[in-house]
Amino acid sequence: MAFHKKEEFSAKEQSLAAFAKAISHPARIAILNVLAKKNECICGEIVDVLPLAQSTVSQHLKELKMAGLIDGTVDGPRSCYCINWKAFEKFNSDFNSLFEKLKEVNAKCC
Amino acid sequence: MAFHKKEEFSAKEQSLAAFAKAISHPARIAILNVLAKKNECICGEIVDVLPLAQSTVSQHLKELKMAGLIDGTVDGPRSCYCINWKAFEKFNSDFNSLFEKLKEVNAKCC
DNA sequence: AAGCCTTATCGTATATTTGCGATATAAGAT
DNA sequence: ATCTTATATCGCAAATATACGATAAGGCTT
Repeated sequence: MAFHKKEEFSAKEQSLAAFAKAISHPARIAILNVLAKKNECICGEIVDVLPLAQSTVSQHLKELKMAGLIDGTVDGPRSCYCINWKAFEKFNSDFNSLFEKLKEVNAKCC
Repeated sequence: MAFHKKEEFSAKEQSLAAFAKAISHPARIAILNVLAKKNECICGEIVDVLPLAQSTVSQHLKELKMAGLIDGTVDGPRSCYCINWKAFEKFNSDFNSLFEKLKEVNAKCC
């Protein structure tokens, strides 16, 4: 009894879904937003602006990093994170190629 | 002990996260893709193109509908679904307003 | 009315996610 | 060498998500 059949879908579908899963939590959106707004690496400060424990934030950062949405380097006693814009471009491009093109020819019929 | 602190984030963050969660499974991406490609309501046929049981597909459809990504109407013995393009536009707009604008001024530094 | 077809819902098992505190790690400061 | 500070990881508990088969519900067809 297979309980996860994600493998049975196309690579593009899986990759889109994986990106979406990475941003499917408000905390991770908030983290990305902080990184985007600062326009540079953030070393620390992230925990302070979130209503979550340090360990929880660290876990979210790990997930974002593993999903490839952010890059991180260890810098002495701190860690520095910044957004991987290429991943965002890929998501946008994949997302649009699946849905965006049909928007104008599609009429609501339900 | 609150185990979900999603309420503590902004409405925009929550709404973006909710949309992302809805498309965070390959099966739901595949469903949306079928609906987008057909350019009309789909009554049936969806179960046939997915490697999942009928009940599972029905559940995914329910989730997509509850998240507002698709509209559905009961048409006699069948159900008809089509994409709610407005929801997609809102997602794109929210997504871009959070991340897209900073892309060009951002330099990779990690 | 009885049977059929399509879709939704229920019940249930398993897997994953979310969150926290406690602890480990690693570098700089004293 | 020890202490402090910042971050990561571990271990656990609770909540959600995923999937399926079984069953219900709602209209056609005969």
